[in-house]
Amino acid sequence: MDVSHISTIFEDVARILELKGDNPFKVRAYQRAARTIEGLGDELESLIKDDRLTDLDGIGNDLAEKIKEIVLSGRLRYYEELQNTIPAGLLAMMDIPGLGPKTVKLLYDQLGIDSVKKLQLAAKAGRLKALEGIKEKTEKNILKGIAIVRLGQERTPYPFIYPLAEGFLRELKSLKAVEKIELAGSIRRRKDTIKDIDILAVSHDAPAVTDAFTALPGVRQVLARGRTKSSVRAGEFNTQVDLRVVEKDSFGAALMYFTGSKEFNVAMRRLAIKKGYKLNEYGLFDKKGKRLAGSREEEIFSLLGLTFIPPELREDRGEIAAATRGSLPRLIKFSDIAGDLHVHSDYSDGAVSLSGIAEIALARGYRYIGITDHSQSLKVAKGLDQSALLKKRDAIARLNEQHKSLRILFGTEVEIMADGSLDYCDDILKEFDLVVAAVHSSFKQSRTQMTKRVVSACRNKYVNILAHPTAKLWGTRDSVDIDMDELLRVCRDTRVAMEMNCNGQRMDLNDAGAMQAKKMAVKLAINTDSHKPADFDGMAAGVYLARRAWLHPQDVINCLSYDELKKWLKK
DNA sequence: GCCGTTTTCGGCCCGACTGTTTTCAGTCG
Repeated sequence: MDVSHISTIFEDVARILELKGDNPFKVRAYQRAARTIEGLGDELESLIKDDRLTDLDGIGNDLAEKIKEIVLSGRLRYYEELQNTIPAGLLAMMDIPGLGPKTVKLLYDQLGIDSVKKLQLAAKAGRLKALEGIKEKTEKNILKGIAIVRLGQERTPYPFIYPLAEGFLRELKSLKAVEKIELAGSIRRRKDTIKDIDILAVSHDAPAVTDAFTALPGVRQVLARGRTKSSVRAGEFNTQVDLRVVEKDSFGAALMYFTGSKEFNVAMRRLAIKKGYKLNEYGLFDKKGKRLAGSREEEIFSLLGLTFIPPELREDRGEIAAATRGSLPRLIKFSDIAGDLHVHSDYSDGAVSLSGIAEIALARGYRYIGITDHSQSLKVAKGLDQSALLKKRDAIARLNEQHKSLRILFGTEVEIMADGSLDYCDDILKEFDLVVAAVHSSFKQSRTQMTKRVVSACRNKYVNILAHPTAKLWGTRDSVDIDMDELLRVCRDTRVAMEMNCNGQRMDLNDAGAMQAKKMAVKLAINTDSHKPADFDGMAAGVYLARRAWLHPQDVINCLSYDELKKWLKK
């Protein structure tokens, strides 16, 4: 069962109920259930079998029945009945920033507007001003909002957004009025993709900071300018950047609040209430309104009986319960990484020579590096034929003699052909220290075909790592259609590691995928897929992503010592 | 729709900003 099918239905139900002005808490119950289900993966089947759905937080008898109905029939009658009560276009209208259920309903009831297209025409014609509560400004904002949606409000991969955030941070830090400044929001949680950048500052002169912020180079549009909060759009992706200026005494509470996630905050506030406190962005308060903590996050966690929860984990995925028990995992750190197992040299489409790669690896403190050039059929990337392989193997042997503290692995990123065979025969494959297998063509195969194809490649006894398992390329190509559960079962049995490819365009597997792999006892490999020197820096984003997936160094093969890794690679 | 060391009914996270009002509703995070 595809859990996202269920959560999509629940999310839609929530939106329709919202539009109809139904009980907001009922709306939230559906939203919460959608999230809970999404995080389940293949556990769902056993929960249904054992009749334990209501054990889940936020799932009562009613929602349990609805989940079962979807699993059994693929449909939900209640959802279909709801859909018949409103025009489909209204849901799309709710995606426009600044437009919520109330306004959409007003537009529909009063003017019969039931699509984004009609809304745009009406706004351009100035017909919205006829409505109560809407004047010139709102009409303009709606048109702007439509343009933003049209532009594609897509999230941008973390590695592409981080430089803009860092630049803003640096500029603001240099201001005299700024006493303290930190990134917050999803960028502090190191999500794989980012929608907007949140910055939090302490200052005795908030207006000065706000003025400087809205005038920074790179700012394209000022969206809001308040006493404590201002927003702009900036950078090549037209990213929204929000700046908040807060008091020193509430910096920790504000940092926690603006770091989120939203779901984490809601759960934390619920916990605070349960303990007789009130938590907001100004601090943790007792019943009489006395502030008990606020300047540091650590104090708030501690007063609530929790160990410090790293930002990467703050998603309400069980981290609060774990912190209560003091059993948060020892997360992987950058210093645990002993090597990179997927990089390209100038033998194929990389820009760096073998010895250049060795130097980069040494400079980063790695113990080993896997040089995995493309295989022969990938002509566009100068894939290596047999004679080139021999040359490369000798060159690597010589390099290994020169370097004592670094082991260089003779590897390949071998093509998984459309029929599931590999681009080198077994006699060649057995000569490599490291075999990374990957799909780079025929992406449109059916789910059955694609699953069969990749599974068959992973069953080859020389394959060690499956590179970028979903083949998704940000902004270019969607994930391939593949039965991930089946694939993970095979990889567990054949001891093939799943890659967390941290190239900015890929981020594949992402944290959700890696969590699923870990649940199935499949090892991960965090690799940069480097083609040029700067790419090696991607490892940081990869480690953050692995932390978001709750990964321990033991889950990741490139945390192994060289001897352990050699043993692991030999099947 | 969910949930219960106040409760099986009556709560459910909380505050800032905008645009419209002239004290507030809607939206957002």
